[in-house]
Amino acid sequence: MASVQEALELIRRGCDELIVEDELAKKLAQGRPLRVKLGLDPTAPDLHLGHTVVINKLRHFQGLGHQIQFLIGDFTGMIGDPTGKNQTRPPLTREEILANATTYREQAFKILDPDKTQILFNSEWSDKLGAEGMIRLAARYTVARMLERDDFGKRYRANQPIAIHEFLYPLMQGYDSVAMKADVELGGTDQKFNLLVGRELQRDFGQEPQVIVTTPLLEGLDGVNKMSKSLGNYVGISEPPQEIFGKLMSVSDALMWRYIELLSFEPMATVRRWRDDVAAGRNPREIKVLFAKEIVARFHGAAAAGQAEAAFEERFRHGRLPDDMPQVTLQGTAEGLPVVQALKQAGLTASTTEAARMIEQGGVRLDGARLEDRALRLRRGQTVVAQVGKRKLARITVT
RNA sequence: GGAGGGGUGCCCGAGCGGCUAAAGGGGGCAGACUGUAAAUCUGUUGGCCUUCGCGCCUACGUUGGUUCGAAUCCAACCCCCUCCA
Repeated sequence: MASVQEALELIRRGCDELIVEDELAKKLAQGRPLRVKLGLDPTAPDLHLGHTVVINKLRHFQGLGHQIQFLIGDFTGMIGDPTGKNQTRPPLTREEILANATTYREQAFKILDPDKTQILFNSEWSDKLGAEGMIRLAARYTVARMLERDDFGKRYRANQPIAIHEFLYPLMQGYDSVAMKADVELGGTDQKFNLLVGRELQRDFGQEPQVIVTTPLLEGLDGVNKMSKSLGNYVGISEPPQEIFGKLMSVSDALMWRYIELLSFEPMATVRRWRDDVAAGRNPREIKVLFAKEIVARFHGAAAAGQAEAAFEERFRHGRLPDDMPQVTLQGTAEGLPVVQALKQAGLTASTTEAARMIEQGGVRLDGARLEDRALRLRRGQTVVAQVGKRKLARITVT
């Protein structure tokens, strides 16, 4: 096992807050495996790189020899963490939650060692609590303390509604820590309040309070908003290798370093050397390639990473068309099929109007040649490689 | 429960009887330049079509109405905000 100093250094990497560092040092010094909790509510079917930041941190602990506990919030997922806005989130059924949980587990095991990971479901103890237990639990916390949570406080002061059940969420999450006797709990910065409630409740139940490690919310590909599926600025970890590779290559230089800090498993010493190299004139693109390959390899294997890079080079460096692209067969009439129709039906544009617009702007190529005539018709029996913009491609056959 | 203000395109926001598929900005997309980077410049940003047109359809919270003509006027309803109780 690593020394306390070494362990602390690794844990601090890309970490937002460590509450309380001294307590963690003390726990580490005991030399026993710590019980490290990470809870996720399986509210969406897929994880993206943003979710993996905190899972990576869990992996750090696993690598240090601690007992990691991956908690699936099948109970809390049904309440729904009010996080931030008072947008109504459609409540999920237990079936949906469990289905999502299965994919979460699969995806998390691309990062974590399954043999050393304990998977838990919080319905196990939450269901048993019952109404009485819930009320007793609620008695341990006050409204004033709840209003310390930033978004609750803001909404309260702004006379915006706060539903009672929203207060229950942090309590239930905190109770998880009690039930699990967690030594450490990880979470995104937005989870800070909930994690602190866990400390309070543990103290209340006579346990040593957990240490809290929060990780930053990863910025999305736009570099501004946090990564989220609804904003479309995400990299899903079950996306095809080439897609992941391409998306990571399109990340800006500034953002690249951020991604490397939070997502790469390369030691910080290596990262520092890279920075020096770039400062000395090395093209940042080269670093980006290394990083993109690392990430693709993590989720799809080294072979897929190599192929993704090769395909990318061919495609964008040498401007050649890729070997594999979606094949589409479309119905034409005796007069043929208008290109705008073909582009729309092939899914390359959202509408025929957009297709026409793209053609007028010079964004459409057929077999590599820019298409000027938006009234063009494809003949029956014709096969063309259609390209819209830089990325969208399809081989279209008209029958 | 009472008084007032407001709901416009992906978002913000102008318009307040015809010249409005709706100013302006943001964001997005495409093109040039690149390293699918940044910055910059240009264009574009509801949909339909064997007719690409001074064409047709849909659209300014919802439903009706007034008018030759409504995002703009009227009525009812829904939702949001502010103040009072």
